[in-house]
Amino acid sequence: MPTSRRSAKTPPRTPAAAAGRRTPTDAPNGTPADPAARPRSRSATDGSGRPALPKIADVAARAGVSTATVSRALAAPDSVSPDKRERVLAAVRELGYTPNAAARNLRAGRTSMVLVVVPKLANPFFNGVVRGADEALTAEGFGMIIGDLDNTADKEHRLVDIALAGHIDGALILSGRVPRHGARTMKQAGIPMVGVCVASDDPQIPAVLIDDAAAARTQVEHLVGLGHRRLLYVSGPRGNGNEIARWRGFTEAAAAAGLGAEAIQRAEGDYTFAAGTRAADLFLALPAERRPTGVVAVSDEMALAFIRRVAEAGVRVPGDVSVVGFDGIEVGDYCAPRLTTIRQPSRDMGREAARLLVAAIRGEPSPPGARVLGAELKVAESTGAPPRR
Amino acid sequence: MPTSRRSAKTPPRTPAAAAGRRTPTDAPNGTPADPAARPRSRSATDGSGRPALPKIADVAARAGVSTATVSRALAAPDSVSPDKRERVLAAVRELGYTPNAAARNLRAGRTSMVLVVVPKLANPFFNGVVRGADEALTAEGFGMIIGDLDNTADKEHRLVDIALAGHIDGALILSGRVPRHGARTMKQAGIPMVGVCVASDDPQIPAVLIDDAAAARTQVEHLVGLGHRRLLYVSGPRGNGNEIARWRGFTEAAAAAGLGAEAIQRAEGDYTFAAGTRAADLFLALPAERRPTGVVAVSDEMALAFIRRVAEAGVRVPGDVSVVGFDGIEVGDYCAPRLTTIRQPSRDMGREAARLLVAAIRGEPSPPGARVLGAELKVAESTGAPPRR
DNA sequence: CCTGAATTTGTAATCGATTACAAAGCGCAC
DNA sequence: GTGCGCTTTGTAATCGATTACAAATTCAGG
Repeated sequence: MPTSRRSAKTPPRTPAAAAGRRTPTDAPNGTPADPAARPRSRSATDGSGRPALPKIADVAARAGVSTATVSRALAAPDSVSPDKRERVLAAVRELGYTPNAAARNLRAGRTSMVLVVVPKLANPFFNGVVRGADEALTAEGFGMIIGDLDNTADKEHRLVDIALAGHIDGALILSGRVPRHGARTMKQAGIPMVGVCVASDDPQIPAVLIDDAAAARTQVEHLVGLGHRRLLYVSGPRGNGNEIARWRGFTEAAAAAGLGAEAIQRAEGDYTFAAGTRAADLFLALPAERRPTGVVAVSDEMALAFIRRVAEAGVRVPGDVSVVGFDGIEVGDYCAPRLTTIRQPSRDMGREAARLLVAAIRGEPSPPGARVLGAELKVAESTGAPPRR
Repeated sequence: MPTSRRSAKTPPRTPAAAAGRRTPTDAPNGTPADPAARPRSRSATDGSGRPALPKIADVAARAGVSTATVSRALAAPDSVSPDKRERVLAAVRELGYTPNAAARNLRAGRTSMVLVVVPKLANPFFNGVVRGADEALTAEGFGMIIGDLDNTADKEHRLVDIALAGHIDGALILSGRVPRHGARTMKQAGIPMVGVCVASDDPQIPAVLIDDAAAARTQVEHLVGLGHRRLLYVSGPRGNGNEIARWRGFTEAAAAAGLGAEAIQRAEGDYTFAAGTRAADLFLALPAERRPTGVVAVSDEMALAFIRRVAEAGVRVPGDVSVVGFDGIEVGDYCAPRLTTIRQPSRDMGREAARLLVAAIRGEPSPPGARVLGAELKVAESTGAPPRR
């Protein structure tokens, strides 16, 4: 019934547009089908007298200047006389004006948004990176769109579309397996990218990394130093960039310690809890005398699940078997035993990568080559001397 | 004055467009300093002859139709003859065309983006919600901007700005403490919102919840059922909506079980590991005979940290004290003892909330009132009978 | 063969900002 | 007083899509 006054003044919008911004509950007519068709949600006075979202022209009118002056007063205050600048800012404040993002993006060709591609957001390690990135991006005036691949390939398309549609100014790629096709396409489109924890095959793409091989060597050296001579390596997915480097580091250090092929076992994993459990089952299936006494896992989640599973079977950690994790997630300190692990500076990595990306977006040439941050061994309770027998 | 005759008959292209798709910036530059001055990152031939990002006019030209037809062929295929539709789609494919988001948003007033406000992304529970939301949003053709409040108040401003700038069509609020000011402002701007795990004080904002009070009662009943008569409640932050309901449920159930005030203790917490540790210290400071034998924590992280801390002090779980958590995060199954907890259907909640939001964005009237999903007690190993003595 | 409705297509207006360009204002030196 | 250069301001073009409107086409019925 209240629909009568809507045509009073408004230009020939569609009915739905004129109805615009009412509470969804007061659907006027009985027809259940008045679907979608809400062309523009903004700028309708909606009968209540409440002003619509102000636009730059409104501000200009109120301040008694041109739209150009308003725009300048906001973007480059120094180029406007103090007098008008004040008037503009006052008008902005009074009206609660925020420049429309779409219009700005369209004209200026920038969005001040960054896409962060995460293989698995649920992983606390990536979480740390994201937080670091968020911190830096926020400080630089950028927003963040998160794309959680969640190990699903088809999400990639969507993310690339987001990029190609000009939603974003740049992308942060946290994936160990860089979306090949996607990265290619995005690069062709000239979208700046920075990798985190991932040495891209493309040297053009800067990256923030730790030295995976060195970290894996450290894991081995720690165990060997405690006296362990038979090791189990719980891997990441085959082909994964980090995995490759870590496996290399592992084998190098094992060889350097004089461990032969017979002293080394490998369980295939993929960083998840489930993989850790599987590795433990593999371990438990071995006859006791052939069991490794030291376990190198390339993620904390696998290490925790491994520990949990063997403990259930009566194997003590670190009494019977020592386990080193990788990442340094917070919860590792709240399980028993506390997890010995490689602590990656996830937050720093995210922050640093975001800064590099912003620099690239601004066109500042960045010094080539990857930034390598330090990772350290954090010794806790899940490792100790091997059983004597 | 020069504008007068351009609408005569010939295609009124701009000079640049007529010149065969050159970049606006390809002035005769001999200067080596070209890096800065990159007004628009898109559409540069970069000397290699590689074509710039195609626009709708390019597609139209290639398909031999008008831009309107291209737009329609993509948005409403049935309104275009099969013949032209095919030609258009082929051209789109060949050129790798993706409609520019800014232009579309500006004109159509929609962005197909949703803001998800998370109090703390690092919390695996919120992670589950986000994943569920992502799932549903992706399916509906929406993208997701995540705003991690990270318990910092000033982030809120930025998020509201993002909303007001028209970056998004709607918002999902996962905060227990809805940003008051922000929510108000966004509501005034007519931005659809849906709450998750949060009963908004505003009945207009639909929400997806569990019954917090009932869940807390279940926690108590479980412990009481095992024979516990002295309980410790490890709380959320004061004033938090969930906290209020859970505390109510806790006290109700305790009263119903005939536990007097002297049988109940309360430790102030905030859902974090650190709070769990603090609660444990408080517990340990009590003389043994006054110690509660059952602990109700309102987050798994607090429960895990509590267990860890008291275990260090030689208190056995569940031998000496039983602990029930809240949330059902994955890692609870990989710590020793496995955590007994309230499993919230986080993923379902996210999915459901996203669907509600999309419906609201599309203007479909949603049945009023909150959706209450079921939470269940998951009995594991951290609870058992109280010590006999 | 003609008329009117239904369908398909094209032309051009439009969204709301930024910014190129030109005009106006101002100060200073000749 | 005039002319030059610098700063401030306004006018209008522009970004790239969607879509209102009108024109063109098709088709059915009389």
